[in-house]
Amino acid sequence: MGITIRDVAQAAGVSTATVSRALRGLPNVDDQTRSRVQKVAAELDYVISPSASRLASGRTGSVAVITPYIARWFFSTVLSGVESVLASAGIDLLLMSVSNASGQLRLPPAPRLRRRVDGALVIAIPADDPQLHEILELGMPTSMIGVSVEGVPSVTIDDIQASRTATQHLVNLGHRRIGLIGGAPVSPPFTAGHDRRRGFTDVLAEAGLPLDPSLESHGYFTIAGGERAMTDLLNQPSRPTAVFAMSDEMAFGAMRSMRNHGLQPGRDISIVAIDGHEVAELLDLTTVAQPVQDLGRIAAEALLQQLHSRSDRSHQLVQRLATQLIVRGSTSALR
Amino acid sequence: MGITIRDVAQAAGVSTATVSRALRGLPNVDDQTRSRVQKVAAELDYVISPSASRLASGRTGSVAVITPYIARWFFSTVLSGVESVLASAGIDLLLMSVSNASGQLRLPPAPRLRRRVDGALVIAIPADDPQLHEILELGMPTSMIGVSVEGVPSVTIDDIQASRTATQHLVNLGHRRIGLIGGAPVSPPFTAGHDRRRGFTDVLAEAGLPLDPSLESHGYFTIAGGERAMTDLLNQPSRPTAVFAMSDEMAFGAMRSMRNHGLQPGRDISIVAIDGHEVAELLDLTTVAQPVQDLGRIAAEALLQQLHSRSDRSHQLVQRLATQLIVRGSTSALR
DNA sequence: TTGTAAGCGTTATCAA
DNA sequence: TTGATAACGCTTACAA
Repeated sequence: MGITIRDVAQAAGVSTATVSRALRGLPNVDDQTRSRVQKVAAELDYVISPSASRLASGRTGSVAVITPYIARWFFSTVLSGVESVLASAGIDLLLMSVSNASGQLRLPPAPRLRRRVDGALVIAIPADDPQLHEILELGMPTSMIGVSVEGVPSVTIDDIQASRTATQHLVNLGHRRIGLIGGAPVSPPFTAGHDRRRGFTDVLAEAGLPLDPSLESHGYFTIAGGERAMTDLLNQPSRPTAVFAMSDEMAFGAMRSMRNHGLQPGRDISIVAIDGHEVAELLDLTTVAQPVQDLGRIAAEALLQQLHSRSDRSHQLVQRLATQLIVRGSTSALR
Repeated sequence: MGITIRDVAQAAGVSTATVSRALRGLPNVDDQTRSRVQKVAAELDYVISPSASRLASGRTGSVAVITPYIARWFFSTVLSGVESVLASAGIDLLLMSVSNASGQLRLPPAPRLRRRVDGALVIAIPADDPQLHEILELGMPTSMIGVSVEGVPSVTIDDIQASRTATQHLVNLGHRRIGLIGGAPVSPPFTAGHDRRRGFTDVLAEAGLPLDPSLESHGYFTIAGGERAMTDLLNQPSRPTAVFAMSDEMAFGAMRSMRNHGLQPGRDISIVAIDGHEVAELLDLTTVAQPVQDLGRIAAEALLQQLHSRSDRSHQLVQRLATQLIVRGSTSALR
């Protein structure tokens, strides 16, 4: 039912080997021959069989993108960056999400990668997650986004620095009781949650401010979580005058909590976050913007390089992209 | 370097045919034999070669998801629903985005599907888009989300009804000058943009209200576009007292435009939209919520059925999912 | 520059 | 229930 390379070879009066070479643009093919083959292939509406090609060559021409979430802003934005690069390179993108808290149980990703893809692109899986290490142990070309692991190429922002910038902004405005809305109570090293807390505590220490445990709360990087976390902070005997939220989405929730308590963000309580979500502009939220699409694009390019250069991945670097503080109405000087 | 089915067969003392049958759970395999094969395969850490399997069987075990956007809320949310179903079924998900206005040129999706996937899942590509028809002409199992084409299974909401609900809500509140923020100036039939406009004009007609062209504006389903569209409406000599935006994101932009003009949504101008975006709750936006994840899930299930039943897709139906009006502070009775 | 032919690792048919 | 074996459609030495 399908046209095969043999049909093309026959119609063009050459061998299948020549068809293969001609169609793949390999050198050592006569120009005349090549164009004749191309013409015949087009006429017959020939499409190469990827399965056969993969089996024969050992390359799959596809990579897996492994992510904990698909629908969240950061992840879908990274994904769109990744996709644009892979599509231009003609590489198939296999999307796999790893089981998360709310998800049903699901096969771990590593076994699904073997023999199926040429490389993997991992988005923000915590550095101590066993699933991540199963993936890395496969030894295939890999590049990571939003986390770093020794010896594996990755693209991130400088989370400590971003968080320092955000926190310093509040300190500069005169705030001395500054709340923190983080992810989970304990974050593994080299994750955003860990580093952003580090930047926060460092700046506090440098400013001579105490670290008050009652001003630390956890929003699990969701809007609803951010709202609960802010409510916790507002229920403290002594409220903060400013809050640093580790993500815009948590800040959105926090701002709603403020309004529900009759407080106006930026006037009654200042709030700053990290992300640069489009909605942050709508809500007039001060934030440290990160180039999320670029994270995806650059990580994908790093992966393509590994794929082509067949080089050991340890040559590659950790790339850190710049962030930028965008001051809006949600932060103001302490009155 | 890789363990093959032959190694397993040898180690288990059976033929490759038996290994294949045993591992795939086919009937007519002795229980003892099957478990011995499974044990040996596990010990050898055997992983089947998908390429070989595909070549021999003719099935790829993967489907393509084709979408115009990845990072936008509706699309990423649909995608997450699709992914959850496909992953549970053990089907590989190939993500392809089609070139859009802003994107660079890119191969049309149809040629990339042939021989590569068993089916396609198309998200909200306009019914008159030639790329869509190239895909459909492939004749492979296909299911669509957010658009309908005669004879192709699809999952949508009733866009006319959703839009009627939204518009009627404004009419019921006493509004008589109602603005419309739509997508593009002209939308193909059977698309959300077309049907939502239809519901809007129908309700206006039923209410005996005139259709004022100066109250119709276009936001192209983006936040920024919605802002511009609202600004256009506000620059009209006679402003609307209420606005229906075809998507939450356009409404977000519209609300910002209102604020920039010193107007408060829900007090000075009412606004209602369609979607049920999480941020709509934050912004207190009245909206007709649609079950976006379910759209993806159900469409994926419909595709799986076609895949398994090898049935001609024309048996399948158009499935319409229910929507729900969620009244919030952005709409109020005309004073 | 081109052709020959041996794989690549499964599946599926047919016999046994 | 199991085994032999011929596909499946391409790639890639190796020869010519």
